[in-house]
Amino acid sequence: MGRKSKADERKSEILVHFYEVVKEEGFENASIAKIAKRMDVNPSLLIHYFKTKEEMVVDLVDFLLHRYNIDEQYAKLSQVTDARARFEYVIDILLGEQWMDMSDGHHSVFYACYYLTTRHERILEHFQQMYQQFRDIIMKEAKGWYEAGVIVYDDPLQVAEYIITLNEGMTYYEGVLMDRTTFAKRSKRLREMAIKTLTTA
Amino acid sequence: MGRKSKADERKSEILVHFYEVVKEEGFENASIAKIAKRMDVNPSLLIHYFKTKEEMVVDLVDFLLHRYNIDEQYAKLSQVTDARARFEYVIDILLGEQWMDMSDGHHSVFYACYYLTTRHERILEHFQQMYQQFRDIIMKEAKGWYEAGVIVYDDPLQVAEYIITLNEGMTYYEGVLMDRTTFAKRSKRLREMAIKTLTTA
Amino acid sequence: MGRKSKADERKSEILVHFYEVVKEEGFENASIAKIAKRMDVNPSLLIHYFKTKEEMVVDLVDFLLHRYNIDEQYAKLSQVTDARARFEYVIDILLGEQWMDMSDGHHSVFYACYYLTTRHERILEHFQQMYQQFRDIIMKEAKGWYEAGVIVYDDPLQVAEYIITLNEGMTYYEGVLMDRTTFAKRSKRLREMAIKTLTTA
Amino acid sequence: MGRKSKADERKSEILVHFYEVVKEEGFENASIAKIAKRMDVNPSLLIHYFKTKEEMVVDLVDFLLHRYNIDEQYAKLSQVTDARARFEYVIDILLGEQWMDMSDGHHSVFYACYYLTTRHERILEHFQQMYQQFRDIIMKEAKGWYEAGVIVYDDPLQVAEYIITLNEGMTYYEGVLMDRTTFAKRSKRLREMAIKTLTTA
DNA sequence: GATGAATGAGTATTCATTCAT
DNA sequence: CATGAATGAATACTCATTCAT
Repeated sequence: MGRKSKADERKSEILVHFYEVVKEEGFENASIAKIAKRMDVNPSLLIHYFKTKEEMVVDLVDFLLHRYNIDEQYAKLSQVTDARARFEYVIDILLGEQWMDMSDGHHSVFYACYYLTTRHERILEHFQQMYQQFRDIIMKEAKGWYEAGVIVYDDPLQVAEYIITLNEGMTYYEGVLMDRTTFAKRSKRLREMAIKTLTTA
Repeated sequence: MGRKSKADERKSEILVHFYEVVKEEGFENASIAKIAKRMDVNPSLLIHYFKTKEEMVVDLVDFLLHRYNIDEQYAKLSQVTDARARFEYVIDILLGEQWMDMSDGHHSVFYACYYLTTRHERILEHFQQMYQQFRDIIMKEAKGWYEAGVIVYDDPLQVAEYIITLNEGMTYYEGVLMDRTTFAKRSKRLREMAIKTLTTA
Repeated sequence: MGRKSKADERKSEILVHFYEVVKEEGFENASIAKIAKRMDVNPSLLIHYFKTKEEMVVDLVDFLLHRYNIDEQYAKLSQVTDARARFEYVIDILLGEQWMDMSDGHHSVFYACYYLTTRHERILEHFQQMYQQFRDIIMKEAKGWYEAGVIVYDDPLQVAEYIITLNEGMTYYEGVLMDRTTFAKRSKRLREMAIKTLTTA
Repeated sequence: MGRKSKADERKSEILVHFYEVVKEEGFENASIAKIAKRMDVNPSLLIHYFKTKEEMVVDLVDFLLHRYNIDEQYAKLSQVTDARARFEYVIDILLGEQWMDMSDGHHSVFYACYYLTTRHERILEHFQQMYQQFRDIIMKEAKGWYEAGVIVYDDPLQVAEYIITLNEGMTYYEGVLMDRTTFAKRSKRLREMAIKTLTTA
């Protein structure tokens, strides 16, 4: 009775290619035809799975935000028991050099999607949910740090938002500077300032 | 300086309308035809002034970045003589509530252009120049603040980059949160933390 | 006559939905996909029963023409014995107010199919057969009317064609006029003129 | 200051080709691409003149209805002074053999447009206006015929509608019959019956 | 009998751009 | 300076249809 559904697989495959086209040619140049060509399938097949391009875009955002694999990083974190060590680990991840590596190619696609939030309610909501998760994780940590006497702020939200702000500001700023030679230095200074701010009264 | 030619006036006029279309319909939907329609002129006229759309886009970025009228704010700053007051004034401008008001509509157009930097060398350079100016102004200030004993960092670059990072991080983060009711509180906390960071040893 | 096979039932079901889509969206907008969607089945299923759309269209015409249930009206007629009464009954049916009610929704679908005859031989033949039946019935009547001295024309064909012409002309003309408020009057006048023409020497 | 506008010429030219494509391939198969190909121009040129296909269709109907050059026939009529002769002339035109010649190719295109009235308000109105003109002309005549004692009906509207009904019924019926060999006979009988109806008490 | 995958041609329309006037 | 004619490539999407399951 009907064919075996390979819809989910195909959809993922399409999104991966969509993602790549956006990365290489920019969001405004990513057309259904181009994605299909890259996949070597007929354009109408993409419409077969996502009825409209709009739906494809929404799913791309979803796909993209889930790629920020916080869970994976979080798994490593759970092996660290000392509060101070956890604190430094989180700062290292979010304000360290490897952050830009991780988000490297991502960067441009991410901003393309971020830009969509200004006109697209559903996409904005996806972003908001993602940041809420992000914030919740840091808040949980911040509570532990405070209780262990590592940081001086008793409001986890304040701490989380400060860290997120620094993280986003850094990501954005490095995006325009594009100077990898001096990035290490800037990154280090930023971490030192963040640690000082959070740990001294 | 000389007089603005008729052509330059027309060009400005076109860019203003381009800007508005981008604001309302998004960068990827801003076509020459739509801009022309809004101006109630023939599309060919836009091509007459900017030979290609690409050139129009580059000029839009220029136009946009100059709109961040730092000079104007800077004029007010020059009337403040006390170093501490100047310090707080700068923090207020860049991390205060009115920043989001000022960049309100701008926000989306700005990110649209920011996104272009990832694939467009000339536009990237424009952004870099603009940030360099921005940085230079703050650095000049930071030098004064340090010499007056207001802040503890002797490296003006470090101070400037910290402030810019916070400013960008805040702008970006508020862009997704979209919660004007609690923004005042967040903004205040951020300024307090910034001041603490820069002024305590 | 035997039993309708399962396939025939399905086919009828499809044609009913086809008919409805044509009625609501017009012939040129009635696609297999839309019909399938309305039936909540897969488009391929329709192709499974009618190998091509062309065949579906031909069968739709068939289906449509059989819906003009002359037989039903004819059954009632057979209960009337008086020639003059039969004559008036036929005139009432074909030139009366209830004709437009009967063909109400039908009207548009009917003309859609009529239009097909200009390019489609098989469909033209279907129409011709249908009119032949129509004509034959009226001719048989006309013979009776003449023999009973009700009408003055001895050529049944002439009478049948006159009545059919009036019927079609009325249907068409009312289709553009679309004025139901004055239709009763027009309809009555037309019947009076028809009766006068056929009965007076 | 700009190019000489040849919009009207071009529009007419496009409509002529549209008309031809509809005639040859049917309304539902008449696409912008096909019309453009036949004209040997780029499809987007048609959009340049008619912003949408819908507008093209509306204008086609206009174009079509104006082609029923009643005025031309009316000019000839004005040279006839005798009321009885005028009466017979009108009957000959509207119910005579040459009517089908005149409307020959037209026939299919006309029904295509007629069918559009069922879903398209503006097109329906065009048809209604056209029939109103048609009716008005016949009514004016009918008044003269009655005053000259040629016909027995004193209501010009009744006369006009009777004639139009016969004319439409004939056109339609001949469209399905498609038998030119016997048409002359049918046509003659119809005219005789019409004359009898209108002239005898 | 029925589904869903896949295709390829076709749809109207928009795009940036060129050129003649 | 400004318009409108004209192009050709591109857009998202719909179409009927085939085929494997």
